[in-house]
Amino acid sequence: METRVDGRLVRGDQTRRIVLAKAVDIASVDGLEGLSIGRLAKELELSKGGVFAHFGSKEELQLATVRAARRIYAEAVVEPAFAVEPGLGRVWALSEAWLDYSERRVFPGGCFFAKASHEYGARTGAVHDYLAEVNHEWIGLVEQTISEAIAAGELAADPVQLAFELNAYYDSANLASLLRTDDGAIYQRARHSIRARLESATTAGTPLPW
Amino acid sequence: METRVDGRLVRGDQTRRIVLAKAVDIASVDGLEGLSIGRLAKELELSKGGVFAHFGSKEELQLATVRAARRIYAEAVVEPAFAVEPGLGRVWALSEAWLDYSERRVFPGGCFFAKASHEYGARTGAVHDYLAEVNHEWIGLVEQTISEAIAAGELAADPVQLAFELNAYYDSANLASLLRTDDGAIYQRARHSIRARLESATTAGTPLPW
DNA sequence: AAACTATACGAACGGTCGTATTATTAGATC
DNA sequence: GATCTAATAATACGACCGTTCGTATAGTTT
Repeated sequence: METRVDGRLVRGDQTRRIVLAKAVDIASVDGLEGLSIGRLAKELELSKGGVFAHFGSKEELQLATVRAARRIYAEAVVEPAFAVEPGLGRVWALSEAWLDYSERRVFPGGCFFAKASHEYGARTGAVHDYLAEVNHEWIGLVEQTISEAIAAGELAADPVQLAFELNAYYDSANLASLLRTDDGAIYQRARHSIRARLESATTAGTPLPW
Repeated sequence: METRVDGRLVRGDQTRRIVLAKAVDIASVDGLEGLSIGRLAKELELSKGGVFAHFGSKEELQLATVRAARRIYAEAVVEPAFAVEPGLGRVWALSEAWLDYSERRVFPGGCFFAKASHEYGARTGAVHDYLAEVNHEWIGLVEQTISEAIAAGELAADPVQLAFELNAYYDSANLASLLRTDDGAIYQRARHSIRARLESATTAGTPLPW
């Protein structure tokens, strides 16, 4: 069964990808509000109308940008962790993947979602709601990863509580790396806190993954 | 010795205060970029030119707004904690004051500095630099408060590490309260994490302040 | 009372914003 | 090759942006 491809649609899809790739980078530095259609068009040497036509509204562009960022995030953070077997090792891998994702600037402005969530945290509307949903999804994933380690008998902790704490370390290291550019040790400090917290919850005899 | 007061300057100062009081509220919700001179003028029923004249530029308005927010922060968070004697009690009071400051929405958009720091974290310029400075000042204050408790023999910990962790809990609770409005227990969860972390570092025999 | 100063107003400037409409181009279908 | 369709370009619109400027008002100084 051969799927017919329409060259026009292919071209449109490619343009859309190029636009969104630039959009997530811009938004990670200047925010989803600082992301403007005219600026996108200029930097990509496209017409304003052409860019606009892909989304139909500013809000839809913003939502598409967040969805694109979510895909990149999933690839950079979630996938590497899920390549590791469930248990304490995966909890640690998730933490390492997250810090690495922030430190190597997968998005030039640091964590896209830390930025966007703060930008839209106190507002109402579809962008806020979607960001809240993604956040909920993420926290749930961290909790689940911790629960797996508990089920494996490697960890003894309240998954909700521990997920809150690990996530707090992630975000705090990310922000500090943006604000205190002189402090090159900030990610090491975060790693240290994560390790210490996990060790304090590790059951006796569990081999440590670090 | 009687200080002469110029009624014109007094009036100007009052206007400036009114403008900045509104500015911090707007910025805590819509950001320092979403803060516009025209919007300020409209909401306060002043003229655009009049508002502008107080600051001379958008950037100077933003800097003045951050300075105003810093004063409010100092009053809401730092002062209540410093009313308590140095030691573990003050560390706990600082944590309580911070969570209370976030929860009772001293700024309608939650913590002003969490918002503004993320907004300007990846940019360059005077606003970024000043926010970085305020952040440095704040972290130093937390570290110092912890060091006092160590000096009092109530705590055994690395002040830099512990300050990083406590601050992470603060910011994470603040963001979660904005994003997960259904989760009414988020501040309780943060309190729990803070207590547990402090307890794990408390020297034997120290009375717990909670 | 006259001269001076500080604050605030109101209109205007050039520029960018999001959006809508109309044209043009490139590919698909017959 | 003509017809249809989808992607892109070009242009225009009203709203708002930060900023400038001339003017009016209110308070101080002499």
